[in-house]
Parts: sequence; C-alpha cells; structure tokens
Amino acid sequence: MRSGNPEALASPYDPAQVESRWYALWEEHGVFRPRPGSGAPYVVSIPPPNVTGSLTMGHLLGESVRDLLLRWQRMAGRETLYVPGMDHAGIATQNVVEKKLEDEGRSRQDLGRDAFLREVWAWKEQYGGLILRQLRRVGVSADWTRERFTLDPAYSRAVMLAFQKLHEKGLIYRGHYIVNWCPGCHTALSDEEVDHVEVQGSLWTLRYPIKGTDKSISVATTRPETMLGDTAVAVHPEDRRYAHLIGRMAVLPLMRREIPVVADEAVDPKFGTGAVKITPAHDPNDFQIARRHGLPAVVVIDEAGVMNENAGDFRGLDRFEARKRIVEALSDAGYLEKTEPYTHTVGRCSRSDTVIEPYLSWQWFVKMAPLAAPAIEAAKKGQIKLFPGRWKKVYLHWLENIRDWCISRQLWWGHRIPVWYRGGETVVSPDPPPGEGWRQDEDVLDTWFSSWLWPFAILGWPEKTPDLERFYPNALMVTGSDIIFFWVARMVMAGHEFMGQAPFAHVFFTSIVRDAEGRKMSKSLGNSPDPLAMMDRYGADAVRFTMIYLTPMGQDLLFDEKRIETGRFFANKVWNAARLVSLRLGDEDLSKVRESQLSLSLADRWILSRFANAVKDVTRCLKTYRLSEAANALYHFTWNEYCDWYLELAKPRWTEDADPEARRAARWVAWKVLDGVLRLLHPFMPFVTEEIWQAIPHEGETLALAAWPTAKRAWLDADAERQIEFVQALVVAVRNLRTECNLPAGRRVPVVVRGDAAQLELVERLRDQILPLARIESLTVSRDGTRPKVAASAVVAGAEVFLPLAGLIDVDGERARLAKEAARLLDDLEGVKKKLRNQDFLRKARAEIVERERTRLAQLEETLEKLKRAQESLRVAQP
RNA sequence: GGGCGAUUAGCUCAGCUGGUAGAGCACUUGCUCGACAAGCAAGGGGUCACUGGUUCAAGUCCAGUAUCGCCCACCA
Repeated sequence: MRSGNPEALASPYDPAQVESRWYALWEEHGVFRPRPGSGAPYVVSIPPPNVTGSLTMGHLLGESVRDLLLRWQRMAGRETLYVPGMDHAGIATQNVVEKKLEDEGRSRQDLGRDAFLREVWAWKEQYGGLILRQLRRVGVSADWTRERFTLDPAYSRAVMLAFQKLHEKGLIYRGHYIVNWCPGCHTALSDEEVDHVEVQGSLWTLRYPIKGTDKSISVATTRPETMLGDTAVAVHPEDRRYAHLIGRMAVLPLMRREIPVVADEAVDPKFGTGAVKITPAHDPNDFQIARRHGLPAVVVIDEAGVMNENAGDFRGLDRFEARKRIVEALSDAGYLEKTEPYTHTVGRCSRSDTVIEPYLSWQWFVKMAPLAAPAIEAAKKGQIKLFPGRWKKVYLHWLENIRDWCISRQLWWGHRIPVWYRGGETVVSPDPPPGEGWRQDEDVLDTWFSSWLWPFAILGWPEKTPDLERFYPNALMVTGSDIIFFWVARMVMAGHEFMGQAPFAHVFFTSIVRDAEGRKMSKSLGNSPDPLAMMDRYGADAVRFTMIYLTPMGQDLLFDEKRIETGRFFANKVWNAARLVSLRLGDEDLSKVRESQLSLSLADRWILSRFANAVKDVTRCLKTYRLSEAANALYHFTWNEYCDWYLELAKPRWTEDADPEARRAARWVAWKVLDGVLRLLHPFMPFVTEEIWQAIPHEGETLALAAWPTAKRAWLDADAERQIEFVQALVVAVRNLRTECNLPAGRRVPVVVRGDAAQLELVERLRDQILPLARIESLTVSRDGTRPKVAASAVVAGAEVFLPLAGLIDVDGERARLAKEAARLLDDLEGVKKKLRNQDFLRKARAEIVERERTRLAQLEETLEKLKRAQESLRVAQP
C-alpha cells in the first residue's frame, strides 16, 4: 500500500505537466507487452497509417477507441497486445514525394528509380517519426518492440510469398485487359480506387456513312474523342431498323477507316439511336463486345491521357482538348447530328481526382471468387461479427459480386512484383532465379496487396513464430467503414487463404469524423485540426475522452474543437474531486480497513450502490461497443452523483469534531469510490487517472495494471437509493423555494418539514448533511402536524416543506406559483384518471403498469390536496 | 437503377426489449459557502419530419410520403 501523496495534486490542474510523466513509466514496466492473463489473448493491430503525413482527428478517434478497449481488457485480466505500425501507401506516398520534387524543380524521371526510392525512404523516416510521436502522445498502449512497416524486409518477404502461393494455385494471372488507368498517377488502379461522380456533360450523336450507299448509321457517345479508335458499330440483333446494315461496312469519319456493323445482345435498342460505336481499347463494354466478334483494338490515348500516333491529325493533343477539336471537325464535316446536355457519371482517381481513362494494358490480377467464398461463409456463420451489424449486408453484397483485382501498379514505391523474365521464360519467385540475364517485372503491387496480410504478417508469417501461434487470430479490428472493401473484406479473405481462419472475431467500425460543415476530414482538404495541437491545447486525456463521448454508434461524428472542452472540464472536475478527497483522507492506512468493520451511513451505502450500478452499466456498454454511452454513464456518475451529492454529503463527517467512526467510514468510502472511478476512467483518460491514483493510497505499481472493478452485489441497496433520493428531492425543493422567493443566496433559512414518521426520521438522521446542502438555518420536523402560518411551500414525495418567512415572501407571488403548480398537476391527474377509467387498459395492460397508475393517482391527489391547503393558509394569513 | 442511414430542445446527439420526453453546449437568474468560476445553485425551452396502421398504450413496431446524407451499379 502506497500512502499516496496529496501534495502532488496541485491546483490548478495542468494536463501538459501530468501527461509528460507516465508514458515512459508504462513502457518501463512493460505494461504494453503481453503478459499472461486469463482467457484468450486480446490482440488488436493498428490499421497502419500511411506514411504520407501526420495523423488526423479520424486517426485520433480510432486510437482512442482501440486504446480504450485494450486498456479495459488488460485491467479485466486478459493478456493484451496492440501491434503498431505503418503502411508504405504506394500511390499516396509516391504522389506526395513527386509533388515535393516538382516544387524543387525535379522529377522522378530525372532521378531514376534508385535515387527516387532513396528520396521516399527519407520522407518515410521524417513523417513516420512524426506519426509515432503522435501515437505516443495519445497514450496508446502499443508494444513498440513489435512495430511493423509494410516495406520491412520480413514483411516484404511475406508479400512476395503470398504472391507466389496464389500464383501457384492459379489465383494470380497476367492479362491484357481494360483497366482503370489514372493518367495523373500513370498507373493502373483497382475498381475500388475509382470514385464515380456525376457530371453535366453532353451526348453527341455522330453519323457514320455506310460504305457504298448514301445511307448512314448514327451513334451516340459521351466521349467523341474515342471515335478515332472505333473498330465497329454495334446494333441489337433483333433491331429491325438496322437489320439490313448488319454485315455492311461503315466509314469512320475523320479517319476514313472502314469498320463493320455487328450485331450484339449487349446493345440496348432503346438507348440513343440504338447503335453503338465500338472502341475496344477505351471502353470496357466495347472491349467485351470486340472479343466476341474478333474485332481489333486501336489504342488512341496514351498513358498520360494524350492522343497518340493512331490519332491522326489529333496526335499530341490532350484528351479533353482533342474532344473539343474532334467535335468541331465532325461538325464542320457534317458528321455531327446533334448535341444534347446529358448527365452521367465519370470515374475519378480517388488519389489525384484525375478522370480515369479505361486503358487496355497488360496487368496482373487476382481471381477473387474462390477467395471470397470462405469470407462470405465466415460472416454468415457469425465467425466474424461486424459492429454495427448492418455492415454485414454491405460486406456480403460486395463479396458476392466480387470482380477480379488488378494488383499491378506502374509505380516505383512498393513491393516489386516477384516475377522474372528471360527470353520467353517467366519465373515467379521472391528471389532472382539462378543464372544470368533475368529481368524483374518493373511494376509494383497494390498497397492493399500487402496490407491484406497485416493480421498475420505482423506476427511473423510465413514463419511459424511463437507470436503467430499465440496471437492469431486477433480479437478485434477497429477501423472506418470507408475501407471495408479495400481492407477489411480482403483481410478476411487472406486470413482464410493463408491461415485457414478469419483474422479477427470482431470488426468495429468507428464514426467518420467530419468537420462542423459535415465534410469528411482529410489531409487533402486540410480541414482536420492538427491532433498534436489539440492535445497540447487541451490535453490528450481531454481529447480522448471527448472523442469517445461524442462518437455515436454507427453515425458520423461532427467535430468542433469547442467540444473538447467537455473532456477538459471533466478531467479538471475529477482532478479537483481527488484533491478534496486526498486532503481529507487523514493518516490511517485505508487498505487495512475492512469494510465489515465500518459503520456505513446511509449516504455511504447509497454511493456504493450507485457505484456498483455504474460499474455494471459501463462494463455492459463496453462489451456491446456502445462506447459513448459508457463515457456518458461514467461522466454522469462521477460528476452528478459522486461529486455533486456524495462528496457534499460526506463533507460534514470529515471535520475534526465529527464522530470518529463516521469519519472513518466516510473517508474509506470516498477513497474507495474514487479509486473505483479512476479504474473505470483509466481506459478513457489514462494520464490524469494514473497521476491521481499515484497520489492517493493505492496498491501496485501502476493503475494501468490495476484490476477492473466488479459490481459487488452486496453493495446494491435499493432502500438506500430510495431514501437518498427523497433527501435529494427535499434539498432541491428548499433550494428551489429559496430562488422562487428571491432570497439572497447567502441567507440561511428556517425550514419546517411535515411528513410521515419514516420521512421525518430520515430528515433527523441526515440533519447535519441537509443543513449545509440546502443552506438551512434551522430545520424543524413537525411531529404534531402543525404548519407555519405564512410560508412558501412545496410537496416532496408526499412530505411538505415550508419556508416560514412571514414578511419576506411575496404572498401573491407565492399563491400564483402554487396555483400554477396545481394546474400542472391537475393536467397530469386528468390523464391518469382517463387511463384508469379505460376498461381495456385495466383488462389488458400488465398488472404492474395498472398498479403504478393507481399509485400515481393517489400521489397526485394527495399532492394537490396539500397544495390547496397551502394556498388557503396563505389566503387566511393575508392581512 | 439498387442498398443503407438520418429526421427528437437554438446546436450536436442519447432514448437498448412499446408504459409519465433526456444529456452536453448555448440561453436566463443568482452565487468569492476552504476541491473545482474549467466551478456551484435554480430555471426557461420539444405538436419526437409527415400520413396512415397495429396496440389498452407509439419517439419506440409496421407501411407509405418528403427532405438530407452515404455506399454500390460498365447503359453508349
């Protein structure tokens, strides 16, 4: 038992000072390393942040949530492990470094591959370091000895091996297909990396002459520039308008190339003219149609979005400039039939916002359907549970309609594809094959092809390490729903494929943090406050608590810096309550005190009962991921019950002249409940709670390893709760009367209470506590039933409270107040009476509900009766 | 074109299995009572988006409508 050190709790509370102290101590004590516990290990890993820059408030929310759950589980006795790390984030990082080079007047092409990669690594060192500092500042209980980076040698090896294994199973293939190409980033993308946005464009109708006739066929398009690469016109086979043209040749305007008119089921005869121009190299649908008809593909737009050598006169023009010029040219030549405004969607690169160009190229793909099957089953069988549950539908829908995954990227920053070529030979291997002359594939892998291995690659896979043995599968993944496809679903697939089981049991989706205007916070928008600045200004504890307090289950979080005051004020409140308690604890070693030896007062039994309830509430909320509700319950208990009522009720018993036994009990209970509050609060606000805990009597080295409280059944005491509730109502009523009578706040007032024997006994028993709480000068219980002649009055649970203040109160005002109160109750009474007259209600409602209404009726009538008499007595008293 | 979510006090949101509408902030009034003005005390403020239905009883369950938001979708 440490006696604690009350002087340590200085006033005022200074978060910066407190928060600088504890992280090193926790690390020193190995708090964050796994240590044997009960039950299965509780393993969580970080969704590795991109090394592109600093963290956002969204990350801060995620870290707060993960650390909350980890610290709770650790205190509850589980073996816990939080694996930290970072993601190399291929495109994102390469883009920011390229941007930096551009600002310096350099380019990656100038540098060449190796020098460029050195630049990126330097960037990674700089910004990765910033991220790590931020994570420590938040207080996350990560095991830094297990820190991982997706481009670490061991991790890279895992990526290579995963590629090789999938290739061996025939699940990876190379193909020449239309992919989403970003001309800005100069790389292929997966479908998930493309955002579809609606644009107000045009629909142009072009007329293609039919060779050898004076007829023509008209086609509609939103992308006239692609017509240079048309190799056919397609119509529906049963479209009678065009039946006679099938098999004829059309002459492609501007290019004067002859292209066939073909029939294909995919054409919708009802759209546009019912005839479609076919550009196999620049449209995925057209590509499919072309395959069916053996049509050639002519690429007319290059990797940078510029018209190429097949574009004739338009060669060298940017694709959007070319569009304009081609429309003009078609119009001049009489081939433009009409132009209509048209709303449609275009794909944009989610990284650079560049309009995506469907582009025919050689890429590597993963065949996804076989991988999706076990991931679907895992969710359906409940082996993996999503919170909130509605995400299951979204997850399943995606998996059940999954398409193959384009994993090659034409970038330099990333895992180079482990494929080697020599002459006509191809070898898939992490290492160069023996012999001379092997050339490795130039492309790198999609970032997500490395991060989908995260839950086991961080534990040493493919080696059978003790960590992998012990800590796979993980318990929980906490992340944003915006990466449910990118990452979550793919991790589940990889988990089953490489480890034979789901990577985690639970997935908890946090809120998306938006700014006050509802825009998603992001680095690119620059609308996220700097988390470090927030923590410097308000304290990490305050920020953490507030984020949890604010995060609604399954809804977005609208963040406003001002809201952080909630957490800051709360931390301050806890600090000051602890100051009060620690100053009054005395010298006795409270750990030696046995509860059974104490004579607990009613207030003591009440707060212990309330505390037991709070423990139950908070624990239940955490178990079901209702995190803000847990924070709320704790906030309310600490502030409104412990501070506002219990500490005030205890104060009179802490004085020198109080009864020693009562003082001892009050000290012990105040300490015990404070200790319990600190334990419950520690996962939310680790720093301030540790600081306080160390300053008061405690056992153990650190609060981080103290036991999570349990709700003691013996502490639950409904009687005590009812009785203190009455006392509270009584005190509030006196305070209210004082305000209503406009009495100076400093003035002590006489009070008379009438009520039943039990109520009067209670008032007598708690007299010493009631006096200061309600600022009462003299408290008289009216045993003989007499009542003051002129008084302001109120009715509390059937008892009457009087402020006998002849000459001081405004009699008319008091009468009006009583009348208003009576009118309000009369309304209620009517409602209750109506219910009780209703035969259906009496017959069908549950007996206890009917009984409650009857009780309420009696109470209302009694209260009204008393109010009436109070009014009468005022009338009589009036001179 | 599908799917999901939201609509409750001025603002941001709770309200789990139907049974007398809640919190924080903001607002009003009064407080240097030895923990805390980052505080204390007392207040004002809501036809729970709309329309039907189920029920003795609906903010809560069902159906529909409206508005806003998000996700998915290769109709040129």
